[in-house]
Amino acid sequence: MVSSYASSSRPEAAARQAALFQRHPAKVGRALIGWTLTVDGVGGRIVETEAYHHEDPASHSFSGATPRNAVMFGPPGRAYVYRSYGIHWCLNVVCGPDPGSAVLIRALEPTDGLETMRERRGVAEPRNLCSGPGKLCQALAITRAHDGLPLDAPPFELVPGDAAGIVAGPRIGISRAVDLPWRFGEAGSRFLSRPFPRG
DNA sequence: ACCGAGATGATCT
DNA sequence: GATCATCTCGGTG
Repeated sequence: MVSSYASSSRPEAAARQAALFQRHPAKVGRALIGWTLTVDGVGGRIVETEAYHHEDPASHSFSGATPRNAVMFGPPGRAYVYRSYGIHWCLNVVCGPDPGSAVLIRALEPTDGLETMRERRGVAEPRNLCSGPGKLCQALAITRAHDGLPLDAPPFELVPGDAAGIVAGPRIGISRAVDLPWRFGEAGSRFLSRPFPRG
C-alpha cells in the first residue's frame, strides 16, 4: 500500500501518541499538559486535565460498558465525548492498556483561531474561551459527532509540547472519590477552569 | 469575592 | 424520580 503522508513528522507523532496513551490515565493526564490540541485548526495548549480509571467510582466506566461510554472500552487515543448536564459537551482522550480509562481535557490556553472561538462562545476575553471542559468544546465546536474519532487524524491535531511546571489536586465537580489527586494543571497558568488548592 | 438557582437531556435506580 | 466529570447570571457582601 502506498503511503500518502503529507508530512514525515506525522508517523513519528502518531507513534509517540500511541505510546503515551498506553499508560495509566493519571500519567497520561500529567503528560498531556503543554501539548497543543486543535480541531480544524482552532484550539490551544492543554493546561488542565483530569484522569478517570475504570476502578474509580467517579468514572463513567466504573459500572461497565454502556452505549454512552462504549468508546472508553475501545482503542486508546480516540475521543470520548459525552453530554454534560444536558447542555454542554465534554472531551476525553481514551487511555490504555486497561479498558475503561480516559483523560478529561478541562482547559486550554487559546492559541489558534481566537476570533472563531470568540464567535462560538460569545465572549471576548481569552481567559474565558476555553477555561472549562464545556467551554472548550463550545469554542472548538466539539460534539457527539466527534465521539470515537482518533485524535491523531483530522479534524483533530495533537502536537507535543512542554509545561514549565505541573500541579496536581483533587478533581472538580464530582461526588465520589473526591480525594484522588488526579487533576493536573500547568503551574501559574491564567487559563485554568479554577485555581488549584494552595497553589 | 462568594453563593444559589436554573437551564436541559441522557443515564441510571 | 434522582443524578450528574457544567456554565451563566443575578443576588449579596
